[in-house]
Amino acid sequence: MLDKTYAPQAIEDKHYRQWEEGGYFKPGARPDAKPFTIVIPPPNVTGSLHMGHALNNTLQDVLCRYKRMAGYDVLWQPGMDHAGIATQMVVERKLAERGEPDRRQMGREKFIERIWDWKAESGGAILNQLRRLGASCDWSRERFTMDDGLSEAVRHVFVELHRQGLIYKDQRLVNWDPALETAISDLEVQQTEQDGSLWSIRYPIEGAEGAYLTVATTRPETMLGDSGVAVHPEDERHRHLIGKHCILPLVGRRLPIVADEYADPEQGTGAVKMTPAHDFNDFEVGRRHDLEMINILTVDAKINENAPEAYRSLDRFEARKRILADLEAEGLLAGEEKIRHSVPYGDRGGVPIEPYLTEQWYVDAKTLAKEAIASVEQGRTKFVPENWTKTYYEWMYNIQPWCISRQLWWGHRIPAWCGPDGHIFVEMTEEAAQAAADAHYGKSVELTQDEDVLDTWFSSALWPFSTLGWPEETPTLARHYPTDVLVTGFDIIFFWVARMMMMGDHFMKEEPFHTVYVHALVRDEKGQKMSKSKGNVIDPLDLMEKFGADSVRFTLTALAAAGRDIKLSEDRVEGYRNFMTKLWNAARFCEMNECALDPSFDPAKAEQTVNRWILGELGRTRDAVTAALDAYRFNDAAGAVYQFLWHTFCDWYLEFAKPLFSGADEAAKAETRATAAFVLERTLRLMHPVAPFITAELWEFLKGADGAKGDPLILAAWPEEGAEALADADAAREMEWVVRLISAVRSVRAEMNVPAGAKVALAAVDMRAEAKGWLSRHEALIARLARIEAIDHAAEPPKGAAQLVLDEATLAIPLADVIDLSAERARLEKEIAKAEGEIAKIEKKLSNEGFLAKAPEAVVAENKERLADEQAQRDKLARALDRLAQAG
RNA sequence: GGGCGCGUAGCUCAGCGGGAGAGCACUGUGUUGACAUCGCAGGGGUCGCUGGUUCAAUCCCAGCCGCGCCCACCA
Repeated sequence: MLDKTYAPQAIEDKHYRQWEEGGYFKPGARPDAKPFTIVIPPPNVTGSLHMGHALNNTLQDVLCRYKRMAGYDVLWQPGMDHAGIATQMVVERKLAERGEPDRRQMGREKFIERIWDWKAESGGAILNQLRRLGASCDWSRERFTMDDGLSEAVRHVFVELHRQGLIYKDQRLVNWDPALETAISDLEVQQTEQDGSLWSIRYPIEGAEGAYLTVATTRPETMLGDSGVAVHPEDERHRHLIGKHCILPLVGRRLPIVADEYADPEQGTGAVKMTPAHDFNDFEVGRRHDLEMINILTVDAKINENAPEAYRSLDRFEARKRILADLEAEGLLAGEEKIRHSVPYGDRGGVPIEPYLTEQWYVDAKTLAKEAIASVEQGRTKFVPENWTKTYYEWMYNIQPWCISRQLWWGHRIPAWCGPDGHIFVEMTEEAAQAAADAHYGKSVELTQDEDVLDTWFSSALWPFSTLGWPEETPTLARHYPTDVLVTGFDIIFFWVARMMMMGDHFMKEEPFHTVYVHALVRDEKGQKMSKSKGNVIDPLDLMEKFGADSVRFTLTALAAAGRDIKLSEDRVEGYRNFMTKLWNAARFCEMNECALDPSFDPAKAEQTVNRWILGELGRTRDAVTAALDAYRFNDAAGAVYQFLWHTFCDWYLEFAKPLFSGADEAAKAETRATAAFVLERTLRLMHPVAPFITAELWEFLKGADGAKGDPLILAAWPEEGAEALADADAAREMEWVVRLISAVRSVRAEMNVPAGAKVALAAVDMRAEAKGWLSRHEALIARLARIEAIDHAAEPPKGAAQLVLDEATLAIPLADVIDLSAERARLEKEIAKAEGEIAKIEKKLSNEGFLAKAPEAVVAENKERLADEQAQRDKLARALDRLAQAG
């Protein structure tokens, strides 16, 4: 016997263990089946499950479980990302907390060892959290971006791209994080709006006493690195100055005044100070005019020795104050305007980013992007929803060289070695590099390996094939590459998806996946991004604790409408938890009524109208869920099952089944029991991808607790029968009529406020049907309703009974003593007016020749039917009003 | 500045060329055997505004008004 209440905690662990121990998550059981493959977006090794993960992995699991049931050989490849900066920061923080030596004191080797220790101890907690969620990954294949195989893949790719000239070293401006003391890529820079000032500074013109060019800047300290001033070539105000010089205040350097279209005559004075070593635009202008690149900052953003002594070793912001004061003192500060402007920060927070001139490794992304663009243009990879395609193109067309070196310790060390004269050898191993160097120099020399590591995303870019065994030609790689669907959030389309496309195309000659399903962000109930600092984070682990994993999964699936952010609140989850309870109780009800699966049951031969009807509805639902999942319309899939189970199966079918269960017709009873069990069983299958735990539990119960229970639900086949197979048009029509009738009766009774003592319609309709063909005879039903009304009221005979006409039947219901007649009259009048409005609308339509000529026949017929219905409705209401008048 | 998207019931949102929907909230009502984590009934919407296309527009197109996100720029 099922427990009275559904307790998720009691069953979830058990089933997950069974699945994992049963090896059901592993591919290979069906070698002749088509493979279906998803690679997980690898969570950071430092990570803990947040709502984004919960959504992302729920959707992947829904797909995997669905495909598994649909007969595919499914591999969901799991693993984790080493997350360079994030992890290094975590461990550094840990060391600081414990008062241990910091990484510099400790040294590189020791520090990296500590990170590995940390990973072994507390890394990867998120994988167990994914298990808690129900993720059906093949854990035996778990990979880590820094394990041996993947590291080999990384080196391989680096060496290969370097040989092809697609990876190179270059000296140019990078985004420099002065706190972490590393370069970061454009994507890792976040612009943050801040209050600031725009200062105007006078640069004296050489040889023209008292004449100035006024320039403006938000970063006055950069003037120490100025090596020119630009004006627009057409700008009449400054044309005479082109080729002359300014004198840089406080420094005294002569600055050439150059003509460049970059200087916008409309802005400010039209003259722009040029700091080629500390500004991206100035860098370009500087290159064009061969201006000096003067780096004035140290790696931690202090003023260096290229600046006048007075400012050296000052922090950049300290220097700013000093410079402003000095300019003021010299009368060269022309003004200060308070403005709001954006300031670049690293995406890990900290201090403002500084454009900084260094030598770094770059990937020629522009070249690699060509194939990746073609893949999408030619439809070999498509985005769902489609509009992300544009975003992808936008980025790809304007792609910049990808800076891949990082001045960190945690990551893949760059496989490049430097000879004594600076010659660089890029090889898979140190031995190979040594050999190459020896050959190059004709003697054995000492090499030093490049100190830098690679951007974390470099290894992630290889994930779809490196995890499958590449560069080795493993059977798994052959079978599961390309993968099928990538499920991800839009925030990493550039970071990750685009780069996987580039690497996949380049190294595998085939796109890594045919579909990219892009889901939205999970926000809090007010639509705010969840963040720790705002304190609005909803923890999926808490939710699962409280409501069960299935409820959380169902909620996320039901809310995952394509393209729109999900606003999550606990109420939502609670609502879907109630749905789980509903399912549980439906199963209990079936159990109590001895509904068991009957192997000989043939749905096509069902005779009872209700049974034929529910089987048709089941088929429709099956088709709807299937179509929705195939189209990645997760919310529709969840919605279809929800609607069917709750509002069709429970609210209507089981109510109709009650009289049959308690009736005397044994054949009907047996058929109904078998039907109920059959429908429940199929519903469990349809729901399993979204709510695997509760369905697995009920499945076991339905199949018989012990012994011959057969395959677990996870291996069950996706229901094949569609609407055509089970649909029964007659049954559907009859049921529709009955449902409407009953609703109408209920409505009338509610409106009339019939007192509790008069127990009537619904129970009567539900319970006391004749065994056979009862629903097909509306007339009989109505008559019976009327009779029952009479009987029920007989205990307390109606006084001054008025009659309300319902359809063609007459129900004897006492009115005057139980309702407010004028209110009832008003209601009826309102309804009549509404009906007449509808009638007028439809009549107008039907008298429109264009409509009759051009609208599809079915639409015309439908409208005629509706017209008749509305007219009948109006007449009925009118008669009711009439009777009411008599009663009054 | 470029791109994407959103304005539908009190709230959160589905739907998207031919009868305005769901959940929650609200009102009324109902528990002696599936379920109060529930049932039944009900109120509530000129589907942002203005034009256009169409026999027909919440849905397609254009413009406008609000709002959001991404990218770029910001001397």
